[in-house]
Amino acid sequence: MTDQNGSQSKRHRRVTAQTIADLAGVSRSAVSRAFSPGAYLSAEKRHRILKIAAEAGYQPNALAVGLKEGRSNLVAVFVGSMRNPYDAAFMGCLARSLNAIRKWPILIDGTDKSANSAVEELMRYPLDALILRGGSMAPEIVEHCARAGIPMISSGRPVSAPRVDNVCCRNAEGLREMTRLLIARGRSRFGFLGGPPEFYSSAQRRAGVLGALDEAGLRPIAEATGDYTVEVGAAAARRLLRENDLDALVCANDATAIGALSAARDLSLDVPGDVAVVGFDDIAMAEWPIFNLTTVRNPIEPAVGAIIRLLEKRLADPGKPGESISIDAVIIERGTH
Amino acid sequence: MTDQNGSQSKRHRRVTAQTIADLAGVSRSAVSRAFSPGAYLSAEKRHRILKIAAEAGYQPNALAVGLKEGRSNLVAVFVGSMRNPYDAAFMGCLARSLNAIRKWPILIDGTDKSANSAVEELMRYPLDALILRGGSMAPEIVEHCARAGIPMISSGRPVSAPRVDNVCCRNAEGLREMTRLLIARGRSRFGFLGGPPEFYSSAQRRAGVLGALDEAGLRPIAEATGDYTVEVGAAAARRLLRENDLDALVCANDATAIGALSAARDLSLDVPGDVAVVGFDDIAMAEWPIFNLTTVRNPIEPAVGAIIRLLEKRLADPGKPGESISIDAVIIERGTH
DNA sequence: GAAGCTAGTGAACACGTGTGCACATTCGCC
DNA sequence: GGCGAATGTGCACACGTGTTCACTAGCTTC
Repeated sequence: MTDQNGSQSKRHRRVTAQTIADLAGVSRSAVSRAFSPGAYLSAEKRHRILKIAAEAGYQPNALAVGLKEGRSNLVAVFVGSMRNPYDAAFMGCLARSLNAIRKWPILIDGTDKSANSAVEELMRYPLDALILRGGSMAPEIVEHCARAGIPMISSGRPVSAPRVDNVCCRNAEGLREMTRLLIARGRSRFGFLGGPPEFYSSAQRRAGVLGALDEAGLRPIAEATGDYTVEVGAAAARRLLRENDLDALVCANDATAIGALSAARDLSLDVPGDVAVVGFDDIAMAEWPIFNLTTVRNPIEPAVGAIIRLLEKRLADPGKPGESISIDAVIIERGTH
Repeated sequence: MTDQNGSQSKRHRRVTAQTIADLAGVSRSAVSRAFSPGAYLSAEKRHRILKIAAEAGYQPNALAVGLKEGRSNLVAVFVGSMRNPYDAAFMGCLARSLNAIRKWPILIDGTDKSANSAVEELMRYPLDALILRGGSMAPEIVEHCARAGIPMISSGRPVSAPRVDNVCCRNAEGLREMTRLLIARGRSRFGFLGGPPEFYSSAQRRAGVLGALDEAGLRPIAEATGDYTVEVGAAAARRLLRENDLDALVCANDATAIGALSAARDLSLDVPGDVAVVGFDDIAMAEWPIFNLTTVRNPIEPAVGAIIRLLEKRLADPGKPGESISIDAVIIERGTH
């Protein structure tokens, strides 16, 4: 009979609570109550209503509920760049976790400048929250969100505004620990290959390296900045390695480090014999035998877990002050140090 | 004065069309009309209303509009796995394109079985469409969508149901062409390393290889299946290359091919001297100098463009029959053949 | 000046839901 | 039998919007 309906050009009438009420011979209120756990309704009637609803494929309209409750269960996620393997993996984990608690992540790819105007447009929904991952966001947008009362959770780069929650990896501590390890293994001629200087993560990681070197009475022989991609990392590393006699090259992320590995190969430098190369993040590629990269893990699951916890706390108490959670980095020793 | 309001524990009253109407001394209808381009409204009044609205940060509530119009501007996107670099890149491009036309992609990560129940739950929103990328979806969900009148667009694996649109790469033709090229270059002892056998793309690509070999009176010496990941690809390739004397190994995707490259390296086989290795997709990594992989490009932007076009056509005419668009694959000659 | 037409405007309805409130019914107890 | 309490149910409102419909004021035309 569905096939017979297949040719319907009439407007497909959506099945609503009233439909179910008519079918079950009860009032529309009763149908609504059948779907809200705490409500007064005789067990027999509730059971009958739910059965009929299931047969008819009825579910309460989320837009109507959202309009009524002032809460949409939608969460905007502003992600730096999907081309970055770390961000992509992070996004996947975050999406799964949000799906599990029935919050729906709306993906805004933030590479383009148009992303900011997209967020502005999205504000028309009563979003449950706005989650920032990495990428920068115009300050006026942040303020606009705050004024509209949309909770914000930032991950990877702290946002200091009244009721904004933050989740951040201990970048400096991680790379400081790693640098200490390299020094203990006898390395002394250090280079640092950073990311975009305006990135918080890159600045923090650099600070960690310099801190550890300072403790040991050392200073970096050379520095350069990349853009967190493999290609630019390789080019920058080639220059650093050719023009300086380094025995350790600390990179601000794994993609850059992987670029550095191929630069070393091009220059016939043995890793780790001639020079140690380490990264940050521990993306899936770092474990591949071809790279076997020693790195500092920027753990995704604890960070996502913290975001989910903060989100639930914030929804329970919208007025509470902002909170900051730090995630410990983990040294992963493989074959390049 | 905003700061003074900062300590408000009162319910943050959302600014609504009525607020603007009161401020401007007009009726609420006038405010609504000011925001709908075609409506009758004196230019002077419209201008004043829009100015006041901008100052107050008012935008029409998307939930209310959606409820009224029966269209939410939300699009569910069901993606195979974010860990797969091709899927991640595809998703990024798709998100950007959807953002640009003011459609909001809700990301459902489909690795888990719970994804199907998530889709069911999402059905409570009057979704503009459901976009499938790769990953399989339970047939009952497909039927449920059809019954609820939610348009579906599938990419990467055709879904044959009444009003479902499809976008698919010419997998077979792409790999057939590539195999012909290898044969023309003198290769004759072929191996094929596939993906999961139940994947449409893997089966199609295999068919292309076998077709080209058949034309030349050849047959593959050995075959194996992987799961489209580097790790499993490497293990399978190692076995294939050790147990057979191949001079060409055709892989069903780039990740597998990259695994094969490292297997060849382990076995001290020269690529392309001893054996040619080719992949499919042309992910960003394929271009890296370390891999420099000859492959068949599965072009993302044309595919995403086709999805967007199909979506707009479908929204304009919900009853039209399903359409299928094929995307040409492109041979990318690099250093491994 | 009357009539007809046009541009502009506000009241009212519909969209689909959750829930406060008033009411109906039943039960236990004196 | 009477009465308070407890339980179940339906009406009506609110959420915020777009749009139809009736209506008014202003202008043109005879």
